[in-house]
Amino acid sequence: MIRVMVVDDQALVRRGFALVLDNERDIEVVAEAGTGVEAIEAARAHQPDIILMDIRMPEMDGLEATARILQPEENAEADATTSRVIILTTFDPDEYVFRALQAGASGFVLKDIPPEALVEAVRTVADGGAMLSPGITQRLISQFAQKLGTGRNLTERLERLTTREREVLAAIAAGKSNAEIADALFIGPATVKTHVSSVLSKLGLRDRAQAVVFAYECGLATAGGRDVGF
Amino acid sequence: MIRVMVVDDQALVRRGFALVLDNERDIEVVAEAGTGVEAIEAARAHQPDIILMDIRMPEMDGLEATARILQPEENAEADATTSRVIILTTFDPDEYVFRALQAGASGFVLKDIPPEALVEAVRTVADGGAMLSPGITQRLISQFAQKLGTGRNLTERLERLTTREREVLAAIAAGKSNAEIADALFIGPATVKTHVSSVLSKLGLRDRAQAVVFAYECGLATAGGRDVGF
DNA sequence: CACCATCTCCCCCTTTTGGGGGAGAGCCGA
DNA sequence: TCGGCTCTCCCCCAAAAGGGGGAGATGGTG
Repeated sequence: MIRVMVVDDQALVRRGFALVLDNERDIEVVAEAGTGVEAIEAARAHQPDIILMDIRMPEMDGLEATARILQPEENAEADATTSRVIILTTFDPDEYVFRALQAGASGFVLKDIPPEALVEAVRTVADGGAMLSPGITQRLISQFAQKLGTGRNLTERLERLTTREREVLAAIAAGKSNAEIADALFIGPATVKTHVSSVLSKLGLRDRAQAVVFAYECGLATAGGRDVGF
Repeated sequence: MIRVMVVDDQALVRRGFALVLDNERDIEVVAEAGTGVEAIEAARAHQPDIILMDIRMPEMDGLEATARILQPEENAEADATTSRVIILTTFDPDEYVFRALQAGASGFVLKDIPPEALVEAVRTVADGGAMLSPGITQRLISQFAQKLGTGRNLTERLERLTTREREVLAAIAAGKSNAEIADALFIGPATVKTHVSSVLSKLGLRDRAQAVVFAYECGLATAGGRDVGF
């Protein structure tokens, strides 16, 4: 049995969704909430499997509430939530979508979907998957492809480097100085300088800062993978 | 009427998909292909709305074929394809998914989905949307959230900078030298040095290369946005 | 074998960078 | 009005980086 909570400030809408879902044999609506604050409390109390969350709500919006429910940051005690959140809203500006995904939502569907699709989304997410409205999936893919995409022509340039030179470039992109690279690769500083020079020359770059940019742009280095503790 | 082409090296599988789709009132299978090379020719000849593409195929795999069909790069004349590609495969390693999205695919579904879901996917994509298997959507979201997410704690450090310093940091992250930054911001080189120094000092960085890394990690600079022509 | 690419290291040299001060002008809030 | 912040610029200096060349040691290939 999938235990669901419905969060929406409009009681009528809330009841509507709840009825649709409760009508399914494998789904049970165990709680409802009308504000973000209520949602947080109710989620703590009922520990639902799935939370259907509206965005626009008084007191605290659904995105903020989602973040707080899924990331018990503050008082990090005991509160390992297992709930998964599906954002269910009328609007879909990119900003909302990104914030929702950042907050940890497993779905983002628009309220204009047919009831069966909503039920299907609940089952999919309960099953460990994720569900986005087609148009949103589309935009997410575009964004993603864009971030990966530029790599194309740049990768060709990358291939002109020798293995060692790519290692050196990776080290540069990690923020290492020549001396540190020398230590890391067990070679002398002079050798590092040689490699750095040929990397810059082969790639048509001027200095190591540009090399870092190049590494990120072509995907040799990627944001999110590094501790910027230096 | 949605005009579909099915590409798979196994004739039996191909016919199976074709029959399922042809059975629908609004879908018509107009072509089939058994290799990547055939797929490219057939796509050119029949201009289908949707192409269902397997990955593992002799001669040329489905990802390469997808890229070539969607990006007429070489002879960039006249060949504005309007087809949209759904990758339909048994395997789903991340590598395939990313390459598929990079190649421009609008969907990535596994062959174990129920027939109705396949039909639904075709309609969704024909309608301008995109469709991914739930598990893949899940992973795509994770990847995406990760890239957006790290910015959190780093953004705090960013906020310690003054406006001007952030401008200078952005310029550094664009691969500019101090002299170029001076020109770009209409200030003297000495001033740039001052700003650079305080940026490094405030962020606890050692040199401009680390500053570039920081900018990418915290989202001030993002991959995909820049021409690495320098 | 000779050739070429790669990796390793050395020299000398110029430019850039980064750190350490100092200082004047403007702006804003106490 | 005064102190603090920011932006602007200056000085000197040491360290790092980058360019140019050379050179020995591999290893593979024609």
